[in-house]
Amino acid sequence: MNDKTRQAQAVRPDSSLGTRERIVRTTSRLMQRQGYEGTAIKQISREAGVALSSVYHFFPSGKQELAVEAVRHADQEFAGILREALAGEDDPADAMIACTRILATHLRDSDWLDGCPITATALETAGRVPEIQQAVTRSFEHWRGLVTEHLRHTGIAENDVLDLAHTVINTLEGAELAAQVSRSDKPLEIAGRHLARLINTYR
Amino acid sequence: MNDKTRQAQAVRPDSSLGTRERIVRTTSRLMQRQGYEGTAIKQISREAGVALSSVYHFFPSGKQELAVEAVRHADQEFAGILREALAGEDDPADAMIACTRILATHLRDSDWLDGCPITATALETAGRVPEIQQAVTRSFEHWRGLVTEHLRHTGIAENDVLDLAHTVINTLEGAELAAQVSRSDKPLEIAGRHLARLINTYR
DNA sequence: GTCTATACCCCGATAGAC
DNA sequence: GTCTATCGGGGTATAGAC
Repeated sequence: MNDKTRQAQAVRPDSSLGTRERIVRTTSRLMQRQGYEGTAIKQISREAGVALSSVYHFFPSGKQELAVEAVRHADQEFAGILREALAGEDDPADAMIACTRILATHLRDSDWLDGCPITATALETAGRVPEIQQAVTRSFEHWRGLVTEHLRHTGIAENDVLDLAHTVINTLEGAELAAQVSRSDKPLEIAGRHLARLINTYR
Repeated sequence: MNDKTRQAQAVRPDSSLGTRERIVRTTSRLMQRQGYEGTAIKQISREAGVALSSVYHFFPSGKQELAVEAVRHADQEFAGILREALAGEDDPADAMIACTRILATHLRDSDWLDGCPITATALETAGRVPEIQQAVTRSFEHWRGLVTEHLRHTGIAENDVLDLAHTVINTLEGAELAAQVSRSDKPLEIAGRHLARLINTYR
């Protein structure tokens, strides 16, 4: 009756990495799929292939500290995906389509398991674990900044750019959630078209 | 060091309700704030003011069955909020503003704790607990249907209405998440304006 | 239906040998 | 740094009296 037994897909990262890095990556992936509360340190040590004591060696103050580090890692990972999608398209409307495409691909390739890596953790800890909430807030700001930067060279007024960056990130978040739950890329495909259309009304 | 001790705001529902209803409502509220994994049945019984055995009396097969019922309750609750916001405005663009306003009010009044009641649970259980995932999927479809219905009497083509309903719900989800994490109604305010603008491009 | 008590397990975290 | 072993507590779930 333990839900953990439903865990299907392996998570073990490249064994050539250092121990600390393997722990962080494994934690990040598990929190992406199961959230903060649903991820046990024992499971992390098992899936990372390291001893439990090693986890506490690198993260002496425990789970919370490790979670913050995992969110920071996820921040960089997701930023890389965004940057890649945005860099390939000069036109901002095309860039939106590219973003939703790449997110859909990642989702499908992981059998709809790997959506935004921090959303589950963000919701579980909002208002209850300030250290994690702060790391989450910084990630969202970081990602929004990437979109802002991309929209800035398009002739759109600065105020509109800042507002658009909010809605771009938030709509991507919502559409990815819907795609994950419904196991379909349709929500993302629609979101891409609508974001492109919305941006074009400002040009 | 127990995160549960950070639990600040009380949750206890009206004591005039039947026991079963109190259990479901308490579960729904706790899962909204802490997710599925973060919510213990012992905490539910404590906050609902009922014996642990009563929980198992009404939900003999345990936590999962109770969670499905809680998602169904949250479905109705959130649908009520949406319906209320949509019913007050004939113009669909105005209705978007009304939706984001009412969501922002609920969030602020709960000290930014009560966002979408099922998102955290949805993400934790996606791909791992099919029974819950199915209840979540139905809720999203239900809410999307309410938006579809509202947009249908506006002269917008049926295909566009169906697509718009997706993005309306998904953008509301994403903006509410961002508002909750950043403790600000700004993401929702922006989302309202952008959804109104997007809809107006179809008229 | 609700009470108390408890079985059994996994949780986060720690200790001390090596 | 990693090993094994373990502590105290809380997790889900159950039993049986009332």
